Amino acid sequence: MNRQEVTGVTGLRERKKQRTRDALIRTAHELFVAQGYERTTVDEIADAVEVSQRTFFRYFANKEEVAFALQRAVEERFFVAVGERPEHEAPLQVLRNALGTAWSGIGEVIEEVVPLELFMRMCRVIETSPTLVAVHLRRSAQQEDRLAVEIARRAGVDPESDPRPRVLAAAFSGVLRLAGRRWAACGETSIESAQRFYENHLDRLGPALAEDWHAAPESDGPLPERRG
Amino acid sequence: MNRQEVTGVTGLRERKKQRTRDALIRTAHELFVAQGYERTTVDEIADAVEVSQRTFFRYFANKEEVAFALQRAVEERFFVAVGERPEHEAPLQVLRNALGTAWSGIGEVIEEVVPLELFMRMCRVIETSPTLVAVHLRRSAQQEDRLAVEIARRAGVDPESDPRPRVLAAAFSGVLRLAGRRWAACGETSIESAQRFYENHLDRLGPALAEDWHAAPESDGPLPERRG
DNA sequence: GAGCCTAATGACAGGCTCTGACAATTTGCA
DNA sequence: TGCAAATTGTCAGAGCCTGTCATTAGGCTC
Repeated sequence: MNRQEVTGVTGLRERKKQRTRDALIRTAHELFVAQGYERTTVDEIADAVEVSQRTFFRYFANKEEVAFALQRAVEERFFVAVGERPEHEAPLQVLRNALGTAWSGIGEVIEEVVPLELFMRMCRVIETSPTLVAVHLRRSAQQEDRLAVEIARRAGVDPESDPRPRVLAAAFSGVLRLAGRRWAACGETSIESAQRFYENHLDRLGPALAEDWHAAPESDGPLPERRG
Repeated sequence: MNRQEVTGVTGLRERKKQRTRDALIRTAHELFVAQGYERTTVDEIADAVEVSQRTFFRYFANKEEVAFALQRAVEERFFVAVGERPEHEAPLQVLRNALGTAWSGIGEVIEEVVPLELFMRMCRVIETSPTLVAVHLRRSAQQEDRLAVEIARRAGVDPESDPRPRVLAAAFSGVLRLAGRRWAACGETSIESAQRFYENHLDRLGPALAEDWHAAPESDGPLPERRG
């Protein structure tokens, strides 16, 4: 570890690389949102940033990766937030509350690379492209795995012998993706609307598993109209 | 609709097509299992069946599709089984019981195209290839959607305004995929072992969502060792 | 500041997936 | 048998991705 890594002041080489990477992400997002993921070629992105196609593939392993570059930031914030929840909280509540923390203030992080509006539109592009949906689901599954381990650690149980952490993570992850899909289907683009979708859907997980559905669905009406 | 469609006795042309299709599926499965999905090219499959690469792509839209051709049969049986469950059964129980019905007797259907052993090995290949995992997850999501509609129909609720059908389908689907992944991770290749994994995991869904995890995990011990 | 080392890039070739177009072949049917 | 339609093969080409090698540019020493 040298001086540059400690102070965060990197050389020209590192700064240049970061600028190239950000430019690729930004340009890719603009093109994907404007003309769709499938109809945008890697050559187009590379040409717009004035680098060779080969250079693009040195920054991103494949075309999909650049589309998910910013999702990683959100995921990391979520895991940090999970770690900061009080120990006594019920497992499902930890996840629900950490999600709220993760989304609040994510704006500044994203804005360093692309306008927030563009990021939110890209989220919707992901939900509409078959290829990206598949990759998104695989990434979610990986996060689910990681989450199960963290849940088990917090609860002090062994994730290999006790199935509850993995089952909870699976249910949580499943409901989250459902909420994301339904948010994409509605017209809104604000962070707040996305947050509302997530929380509302999570709050319905318990009731949905109840034995008898012939009781009233919920005291405060159907979900899409509910506001936070 | 002509005579052939009614009687099921099709002409030589139709039978020939079916044979080509089955041969492609069978050969693809053998190659995927033997050398892996990524390391098998479409040319190899086509050459082995003695058709042109172009013909392969007339039978399957892409390389992934041939890997999932037989999964469809299982899925269809499941939906049929759901429709045959008694009306009064609790939603989650309908799904759990339909799953058992779908898997019992699936062997004969599969054996018409490939040896059952090969099919089960292919299931494991799917879980180990990043590309196929992504596609598998997308397909599961589509089935989840379809399932939610069916659940809502049975329960007599509207899937657009009442979130419970979709939430239950999401949780069910999530736990199912978890079980499939863990089955692939263990060494077994029998249908019975897969069935056992599915049922055991589903039975843990309720307890996993309980508020307090400090009570005993389950009366009959950790899951992987449990037998049906 | 000159010169060297290493990291980053560009240029090129090539493999693999997938599609469109057209010609050749095969089947079904009159 | 002979025609119409379905099926297939061949060919060309776009797009994604990788390996290789020469070139360029940044960092560091003296």
